[in-house]
Amino acid sequence: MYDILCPYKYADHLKTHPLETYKKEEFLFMEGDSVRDVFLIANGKVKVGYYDDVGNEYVRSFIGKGELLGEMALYGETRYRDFAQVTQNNTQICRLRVERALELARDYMPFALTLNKRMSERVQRMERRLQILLFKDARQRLMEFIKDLVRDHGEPYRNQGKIVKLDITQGDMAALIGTSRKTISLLFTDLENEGVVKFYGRKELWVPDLEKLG
DNA sequence: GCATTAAAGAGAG
DNA sequence: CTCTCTTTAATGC
Repeated sequence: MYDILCPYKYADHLKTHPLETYKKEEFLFMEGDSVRDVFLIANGKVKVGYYDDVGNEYVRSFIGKGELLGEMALYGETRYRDFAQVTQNNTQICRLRVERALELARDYMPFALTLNKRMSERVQRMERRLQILLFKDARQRLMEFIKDLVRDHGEPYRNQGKIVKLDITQGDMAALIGTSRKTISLLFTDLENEGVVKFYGRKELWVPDLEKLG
């Protein structure tokens, strides 16, 4: 997305609207805010989620470099359904007003095509997730989840598998894959004993052999 | 549900 | 800025 926009219209856009830099914990928008902007993440990471009536937070997903946020706006949504919060310092974001984004989509084909591609990828991901939630047990769901995590955020480590920086808790994971925190905790000790994964503190997860995840 | 431990925050030097 | 003490939050059973 970033690349698509960069060479042409995006360069013009940047002249008048420089990239905004955000600090950790800053909110881009809250649930229920009226929709004005579409966000393009140039760098860093953003957490998307919602709160229940007691105020517990639930993570829906993380959006990273090159990804688009708030694109429902382009399809007529008037209020954000989730909150979006920056989770890394110096996260850089390009903010496009909805009208401007629509203009771009109309006048500049590569942007429109990329939008469509993103949307269809999203549908595919959701179908897959639904499939997993419906037909696999907790252990397999967790393994699938770890696979996704590694694919999206993993970095090579000691020439053996990948390491992932975790910015979610076991409770978050539980909510994402539809199980209890207790089960997640239990499963992780199993997986660790089996040598499938290893924790470094609470923030880093090493997966020495991707094959072991099935 | 509760005890343990890790991470975040506050305060001092 | 960095070290250490205190508080808060996550984990493991």
